[in-house]
Amino acid sequence: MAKRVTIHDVAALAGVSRQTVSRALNDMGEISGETKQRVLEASAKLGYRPSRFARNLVARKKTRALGFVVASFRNPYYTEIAGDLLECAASRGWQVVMASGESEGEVAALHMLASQVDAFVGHFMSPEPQLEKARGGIPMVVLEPPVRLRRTHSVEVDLRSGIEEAIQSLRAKGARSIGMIDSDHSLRSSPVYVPSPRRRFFEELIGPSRPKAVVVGEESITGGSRAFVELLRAHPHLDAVLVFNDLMAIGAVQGAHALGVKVPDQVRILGIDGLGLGEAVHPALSTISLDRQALAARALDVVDALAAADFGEMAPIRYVVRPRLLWRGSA
Amino acid sequence: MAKRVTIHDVAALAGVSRQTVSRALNDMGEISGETKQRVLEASAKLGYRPSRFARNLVARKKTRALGFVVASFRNPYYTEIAGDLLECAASRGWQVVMASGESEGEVAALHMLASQVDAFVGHFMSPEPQLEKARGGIPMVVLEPPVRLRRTHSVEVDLRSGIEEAIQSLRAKGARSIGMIDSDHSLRSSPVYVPSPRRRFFEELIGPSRPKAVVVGEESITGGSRAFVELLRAHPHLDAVLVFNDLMAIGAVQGAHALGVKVPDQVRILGIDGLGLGEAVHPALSTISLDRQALAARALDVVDALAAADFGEMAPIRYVVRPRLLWRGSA
DNA sequence: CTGTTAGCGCTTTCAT
DNA sequence: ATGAAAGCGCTAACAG
Repeated sequence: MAKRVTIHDVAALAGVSRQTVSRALNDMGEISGETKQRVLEASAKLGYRPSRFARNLVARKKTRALGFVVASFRNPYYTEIAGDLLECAASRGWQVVMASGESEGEVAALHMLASQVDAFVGHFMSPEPQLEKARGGIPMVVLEPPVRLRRTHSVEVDLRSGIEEAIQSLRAKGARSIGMIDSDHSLRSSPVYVPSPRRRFFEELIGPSRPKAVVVGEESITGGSRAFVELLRAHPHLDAVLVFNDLMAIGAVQGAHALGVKVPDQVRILGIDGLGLGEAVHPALSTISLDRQALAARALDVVDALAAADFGEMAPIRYVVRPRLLWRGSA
Repeated sequence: MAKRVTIHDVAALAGVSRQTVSRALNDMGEISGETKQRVLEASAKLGYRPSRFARNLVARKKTRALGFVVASFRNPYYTEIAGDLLECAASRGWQVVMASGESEGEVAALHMLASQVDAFVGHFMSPEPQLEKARGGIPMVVLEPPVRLRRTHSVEVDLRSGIEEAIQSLRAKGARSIGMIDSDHSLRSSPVYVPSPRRRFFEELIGPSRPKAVVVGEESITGGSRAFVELLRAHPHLDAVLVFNDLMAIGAVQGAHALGVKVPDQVRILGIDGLGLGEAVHPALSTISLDRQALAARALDVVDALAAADFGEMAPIRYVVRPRLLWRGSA
């Protein structure tokens, strides 16, 4: 590996001082056109590229970077949120370093980014002690599930009230028997299925006396489709189904097609997330929409506050974003 | 804004020298447990966090970062590729800093990342002089359209042969009259529509004598749906349609539903991209699949080569990835 | 217009 | 086990 070309080498070749090289390369004026030309040539000849670390080290206004750990790039919910965060971050002058927790796990992702960013943002599901260790003391903004750690802030979604409102509205629309499809997500990290918070809210809010028609499926379109078929087989009387997320709900709509069940006439299907993708099915998916733009904006409010305090210790900030019912066609 | 807490401050508070602090914080041994403890406490008390720039500046093995400029996070093609690239990059020890060209434009995105990354990867459509200026001398790997610039390498997709094979196969399946839906993408940057390369290949390969049934639509699901309806209205005899990309093709399948046209019996619909999303419609979308994993892997081959040459000048590398026909249900 | 000096904040020698 | 000195590569502030 050839030794790195530094500003010094360029200066030597051009026969000037390092400072002059710096002037030429940064369009700083106070330099004669001729010298500038010579420097630029020398620089090009050597293939010189300034060290970003040195440059940032000396810069007054440090560039700030946030690490965004995405659970999966296969699920459009995360990519849509990534897009919103990227946009919001750019407008506020933040760089975004992304990592997917999918292949190596989020702990590895955190570890890898720990020396490169000023703050973390993401959905984290690993056990807290592991997170605590991997983060390397860097402040974190947790996106959905509340995590109770030092230097950890959160932007939560009040899903409970969203689900409450959804159940009320479905009933107002005439639904008499509402079932649910839950994600088997917990199985990825633990050997035994644990009901998701969404399911817990659902069961709590549907009322104690009612029978609970819930089926668990894989978190994908086909998983949703299969789960829907299974659910309707077991509970033919259902006239509404709340689905863990839009991806699975899209599958559920397809499952209904396959069964010859009319949506929403025979069964209303309601997703959670509010993906743009929900427009892709017929009928378009009704959903409990999580406002991702607001989520991203709040997350950036937090990191901006952190930056203002120079990333020092701070009392945890906690924002709550309320979901909004989006009635398209399927419910 | 409080002055930054440096290693010096920690050293002062703990009553030791800076290197001792460094030792304590980096688990370097050669330090008494007691001192270490004291340093750690001081560090925690002050909320000290090492400067990532200083740390990297002095590090022997520099962390390498690549900037990935995504045209849009709304189009799953890009997010899927982003996911593959992220995964591939992580496994090879690269950080990925992402930026979307959507809001501020890709030139702005390049400019913003120029001082933070060692190489760029992305789909770039801006005029070359602008790219050249915005990149700040940083080597680039262009993903699809060939760009001819210094320090610019490319991973191309041989779409021409993919389209050729597609047309042959469609004909072998009995298609007699093949139309196409093109993207209006060029309208975003220029006031006048310019046929996409995909369309040019199509028209060239469909044969000179045949009438060309092509319609232009917006690059989205609904855009594809509308374009399909328009296309079939104008050319009712069509029995196969090649669509600019899968997103629009999904819309086309829906448009067919709306028109009561049977897919693939009456009209075969073939997309381009190979999105996993193509499974979400009925019938599942047949498509000219671009192998995104391979694309990502080749891109990383290039940047690895660049890194091996310490990002010095290099002869342009050019990889070509061949697409593969993926027959699902719609064609 | 150009060069010299002095750091940015950290880690690595090398002493002690 | 700890400290002093040197320097990573760059730019800001001053000279001239």
